[in-house]
Amino acid sequence: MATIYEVSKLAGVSLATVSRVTNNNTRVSDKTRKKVVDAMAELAYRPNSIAQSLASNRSNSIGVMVSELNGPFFGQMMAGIEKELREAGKHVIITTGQSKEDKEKDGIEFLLSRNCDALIVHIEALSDEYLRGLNEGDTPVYFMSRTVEGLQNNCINLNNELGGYLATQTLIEQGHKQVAYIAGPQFKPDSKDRFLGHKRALKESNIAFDPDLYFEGDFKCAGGQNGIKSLLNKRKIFSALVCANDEMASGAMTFAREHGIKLPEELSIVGFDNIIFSQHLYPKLTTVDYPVFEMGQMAAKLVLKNVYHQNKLQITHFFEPTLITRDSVSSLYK
Amino acid sequence: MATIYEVSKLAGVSLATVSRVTNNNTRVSDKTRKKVVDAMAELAYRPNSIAQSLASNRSNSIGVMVSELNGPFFGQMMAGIEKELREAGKHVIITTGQSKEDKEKDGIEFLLSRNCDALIVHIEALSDEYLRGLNEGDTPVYFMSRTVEGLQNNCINLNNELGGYLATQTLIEQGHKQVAYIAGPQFKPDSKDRFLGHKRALKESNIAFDPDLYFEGDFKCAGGQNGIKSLLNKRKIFSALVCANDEMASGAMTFAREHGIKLPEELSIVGFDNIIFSQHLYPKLTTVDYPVFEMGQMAAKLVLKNVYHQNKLQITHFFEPTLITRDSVSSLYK
DNA sequence: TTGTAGGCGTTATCAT
DNA sequence: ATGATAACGCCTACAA
Repeated sequence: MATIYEVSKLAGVSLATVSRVTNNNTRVSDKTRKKVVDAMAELAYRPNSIAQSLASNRSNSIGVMVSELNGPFFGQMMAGIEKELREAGKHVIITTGQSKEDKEKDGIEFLLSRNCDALIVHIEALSDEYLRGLNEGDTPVYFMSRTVEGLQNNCINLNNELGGYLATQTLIEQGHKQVAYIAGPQFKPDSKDRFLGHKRALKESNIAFDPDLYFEGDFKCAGGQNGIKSLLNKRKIFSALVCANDEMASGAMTFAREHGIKLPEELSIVGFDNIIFSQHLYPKLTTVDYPVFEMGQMAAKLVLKNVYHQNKLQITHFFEPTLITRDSVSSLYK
Repeated sequence: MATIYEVSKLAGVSLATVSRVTNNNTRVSDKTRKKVVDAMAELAYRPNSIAQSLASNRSNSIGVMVSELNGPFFGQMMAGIEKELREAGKHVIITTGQSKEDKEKDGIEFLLSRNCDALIVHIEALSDEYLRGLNEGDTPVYFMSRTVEGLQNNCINLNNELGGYLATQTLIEQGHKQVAYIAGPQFKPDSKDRFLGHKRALKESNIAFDPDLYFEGDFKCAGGQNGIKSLLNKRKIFSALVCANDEMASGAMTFAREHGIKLPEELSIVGFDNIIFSQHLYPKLTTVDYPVFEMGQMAAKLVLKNVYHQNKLQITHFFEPTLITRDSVSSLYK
C-alpha cells in the first residue's frame, strides 16, 4: 500500500501538501492539487485511517451497544444508526450488553478501548448514577430509549406513557371495560411508563384498575403465555388485553387460540412496538408504533452534531408513538 | 489518559518493559512486572489501541457486511459472528450492502478503508470474479452463505439443495402429490439449489414437475402473496406448498386465509430458514432450519484461525439443514 | 531480564 | 501556497 510519502515524492511536493489535499482544509493551488491527485491515482493511494486517527486524535468510529443483535426491535435501531453514520463516513463498532449489568459494563469498556469518538448505547441494567459517572470520561455517551436524569440532552427516548395510554384507550373506545394488562418488567422505566399510561386511560373513563387483571411479564413470548394463563385462572371476565410489547402479545395469542378462545371476537388484543412480524400474526396485531428506526437515526444525528460539529442538524429528544390499527381488536358496539 | 511513557516513568522502567507486560509476550521478572502493573493501576492506564494498531499493523477489528441489519436472518448471523469475535477481543465493524452491486462495492471499500484485519461478508450482487479479485488484495475476505469458486476455503455455506429436498420430501411423506413451489430469485445460487432439491424429491417419488405449480418470488412477504395468488389463478389443484423462505410462507399463509383456505387442512405449507417468528405464525410453521447463528460463529472462527493463528480451531465449511416439524402440514393419510 | 532507538503513516505547527 | 519537522502512542529488533 502506497504511503503519503511516496505520493509526495511522485508529485514532487511535501508531505504536508499531500495531507492538505486529502483533507482539503487549507488552500492548495489548482496546479499542485492536480499533481497530487494524479500521483494518488497512479499509486492507488488510500490514506491509512489508523495513522490518521493517531495523529488527529479522531477515530471516526463510534461504538454502539445494544442488548442483542437478533430481535426485530434492535435490528431496526441498529439500521437507523448505521444508515445515518455510514452516510457521514463514520464507522460503527458494535457490541452487545445482554441487559446484564456486568456484560453492559464490559461492553462499554470494550468499546472505549477502541478509542471511539462517541458511544450510542441501549442500557437496561446499569444505573443512572453509573451512567452519569461514565459520561464524565472523555468519550461522550448517548442513550437510546432511556432518559438519564441530568443527561437529558444525551438521550433519545419515546413517550412510553402516551403509548400505554393509546393502547388501552383504543380498546375502551370500542366499548371494552374489562381490560387486562400484561406488563413488562417493572424495574425498567419504559415498562413502568407504559403501565402508567394504561392506568391513565382507565381512570379517564372511570374504570377502576383491577389488580386481578394485571400480570408482570418479561417482554418475551413466554411472558405473554404465562400472563394470559394466570389471568384466565383468576376466572375474572375480561374482553380485552393489552400487552406491553408485541412479543408477549404473540405469546398470549398463541396460548389463547390453543385454549379455544376466538380472536378477536372473544378477546381483543393490543401490542406495543410494531415490530415487523406483528403484521404477520393472525389476526394482524393492532399495536403502538415505536419509531425506533427514526430514533436510531436521531441518535446518530445527535452524535454528528455534538461530536463532529454538524451544527445545522435538528434534534428531537422525545418521540411520540402512534396507534396502528389492524385486526386484533373487535368492537363491542357492532 | 495516561500513556505508556508515564507508566514507565512511575514504575521506573523503560517503555519496552511496559509494552512487554501489556502484551506479556516476553519474559519479565515478577518483581518488575508487579511494579509495572501497580503503576498501570495507579494511573488507570489503558493502552491506546490506535497506536497499537499503527505500530503492529494489526487493527484487531474485522469488518462485517450483511445485506441489512434488520430482518431476523441477518440478526442471527451478526449475533453469531459478534459473540465469537467479542470473546476473542476483536472488534466488529459493521455495514450493509443492501444486495445491490454498487452498495456492496462501497461497503467493502468502506470497511477496507478502516484497515480491518479481515472481512466477513454476505454478498448477493457481486460476481464470483469480482470476489476473487477482491481476495487478491492484502485483506483476506470470508464469505457467508456463499461458495465462491476457487475460494471454497474462505466460505461458510449451507447445503441448500438438501434443505429444498427435505421440505418437499416431508410433504410427500404425508401423502401430498400436488406440491406447489414458490422459489426465491433464481439468480441467487441458494434459491437455485433449494429448487433443485425440490425437484429431486419430486423425482424420487416419480412425481412430474409441473411448471404451473411454480412461481418465482422475491424472498419477501409480498412474493408469497403474489405467488399463491398466481398459483391459485391457474386453477390447478395442489394440496401443499413449499416456500423457499419463511417470509414468503408467511405472506402466502395470510393470503390463503384471507381467501377462505383452511390451514393446514386444505393447504399444507413448509417454509425455509426457521427464523424466529416462524413459530409465532398460525399455524406454527413447519420449516427447514438454517443454522445461521452457528454459521456466523464458524465464519468468525475461520478468521480467528487464519488471521490470528488460533490453529486448534476446527472448521466446518458446509452445514446441513434439518427439518423442523410443527403444525402447518397436515397428513393425507389420517 | 531490561533498555535504546527507530519506525508505523498521518496531522499540525511553525516557518518561509 | 508550500515545506520542515515535531508530535501521536506504541511495538520491536537490537544491544547491553
